[in-house]
Amino acid sequence: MTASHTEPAADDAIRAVGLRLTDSRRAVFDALRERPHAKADEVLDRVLETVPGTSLQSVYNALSDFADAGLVRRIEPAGHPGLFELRVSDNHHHLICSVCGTVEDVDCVVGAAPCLTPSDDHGFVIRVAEVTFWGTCARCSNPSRT
Amino acid sequence: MTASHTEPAADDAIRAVGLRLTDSRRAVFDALRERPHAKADEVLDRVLETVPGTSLQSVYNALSDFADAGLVRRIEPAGHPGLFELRVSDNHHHLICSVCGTVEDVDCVVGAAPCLTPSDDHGFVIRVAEVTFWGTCARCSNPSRT
DNA sequence: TTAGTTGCAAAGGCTTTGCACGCGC
DNA sequence: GCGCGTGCAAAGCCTTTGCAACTAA
Repeated sequence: MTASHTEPAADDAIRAVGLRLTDSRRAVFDALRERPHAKADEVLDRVLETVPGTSLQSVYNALSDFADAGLVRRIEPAGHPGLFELRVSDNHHHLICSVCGTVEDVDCVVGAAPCLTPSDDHGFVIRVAEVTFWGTCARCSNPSRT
Repeated sequence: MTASHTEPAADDAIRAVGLRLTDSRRAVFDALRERPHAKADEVLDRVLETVPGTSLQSVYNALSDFADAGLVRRIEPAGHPGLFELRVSDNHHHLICSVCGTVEDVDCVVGAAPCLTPSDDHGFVIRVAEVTFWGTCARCSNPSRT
């Protein structure tokens, strides 16, 4: 249907990292832009609205390629399926509900993020620091009304 | 093997959280004390040396009970099987090798750990903050000799 | 043309669940 | 004795892999 109103951002971003542009990839990228913290199958649902016939494996494929290319970040909440979000420049962290798996973005109170440097790197070459706050979201911690 | 030289710490810790004391549970606890950051099947290997016949499911069971009771902490390196470590009082974080999954403990450079408080809690009741440094360990990043 | 991608299908790894027996308390 | 914990087995979930056909460049 006359290409929704897909912005060129997706096209450019995908090409910029040396990946071929395909309908599924563009749809996956857009799905993530519209709904961050989406699970693979949720991404598929969105993609199917635009590109019928897309398979879950292709979505995983695209997400994996994007992740390798640094376009998306993969979040893996223990006990919950993996989530994906577009890699944004700002250094933000996550608030995850242990009950329902909901994820919210938060900024670190420490602007310069000094806590992103370990006291001892044990010889590791550090790439990223990830801060995750585990808790219970408002809905899960206070289900006052049934 | 005259009962290795199991200290009573395990017994007390397990009873303290209201769990029944069984050979497997004690063995699981000891295994974790001797080798932190162990995978479930590694824990089983250790447990089997002391308590033959123990099943992997029982290990998962014990680990799960311990985790619920707050005795152990579960680490879930994306792409690698879950690891377990005894919950220690000091607030330490982890350095994980993206290649081999090796985990090292590190302290946060910021003593008072200000980064353990999000700027906006989105209504969440926060229980723990987890800081993970992703990188490549010395062996994986510098395999000089083939 | 030519290699990168997709879809279909199936396997794979890790973890959880169900149920009857046994043991801690 | 009562109830929790165990072992055995099987299912479950999410994700990855293999291969032929297709299509972007």
